[in-house]
Amino acid sequence: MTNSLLALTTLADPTRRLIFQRLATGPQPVGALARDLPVSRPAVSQHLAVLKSAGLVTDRAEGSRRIYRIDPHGLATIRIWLDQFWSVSLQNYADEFSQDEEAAP
Amino acid sequence: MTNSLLALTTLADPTRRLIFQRLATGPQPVGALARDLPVSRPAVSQHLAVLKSAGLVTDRAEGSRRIYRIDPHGLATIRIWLDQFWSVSLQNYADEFSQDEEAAP
DNA sequence: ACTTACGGTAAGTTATGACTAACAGCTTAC
DNA sequence: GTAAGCTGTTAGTCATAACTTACCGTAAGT
Repeated sequence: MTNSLLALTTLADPTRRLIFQRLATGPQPVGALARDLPVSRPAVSQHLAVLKSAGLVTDRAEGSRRIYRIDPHGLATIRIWLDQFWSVSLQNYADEFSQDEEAAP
Repeated sequence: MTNSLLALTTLADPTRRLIFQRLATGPQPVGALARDLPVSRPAVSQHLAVLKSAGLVTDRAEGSRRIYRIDPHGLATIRIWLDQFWSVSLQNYADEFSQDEEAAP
């Protein structure tokens, strides 16, 4: 049900995280991204395609350039999935400490 | 520099997500986890070691068994990293609908 | 028209890691 | 004591995907 989680697996790659963080400073074309990254331009293009299919970025043609920007949808799916464990994990964490103090509330 | 993000890359593996989700129902020993998973017990043990090093689970010896439970620390690091983009992404999303407005001064 | 800049696609190589099988250590039961 | 159960570790295999080089199409400039 919750599986695949394309957005999460997509951001697992360090290069894609670099691209994503770079886009957080504002929408940019592919070439500008590739210039400041340690990989070739085709690599960036491939990563952007993956990010797009995961709902993490959107693209828009502007003349001969293609502008990419962050899409909140992908981030939302990750957040929702994480929140599923948040309350449970905090409860388990509380239980771990209350073991010594069961008798004295 | 938030890079590496062990917790995020760790949860990118579908088998590890299965183990993690299983632990969300409560602390369990390794054997119980392996019984309901499509992989061997050593595989589960290896995955648990990775989850532990990422701060996503903690373990505690109980007789001859080892009980694993969810650790909120790993989840927290992911949440903090995501929040870094949350406001930015929503802003970009809003800009996409307000369309133009690059007004000349 | 040609030329240059920008970007996506194909093919091929390589490295990472997920998995199984076999072994070793430790704990409880007999 | 020995045996049986539970777990971690090692060695080795195999599949996935990240990357580069080369190529092709398109848009703007000369």
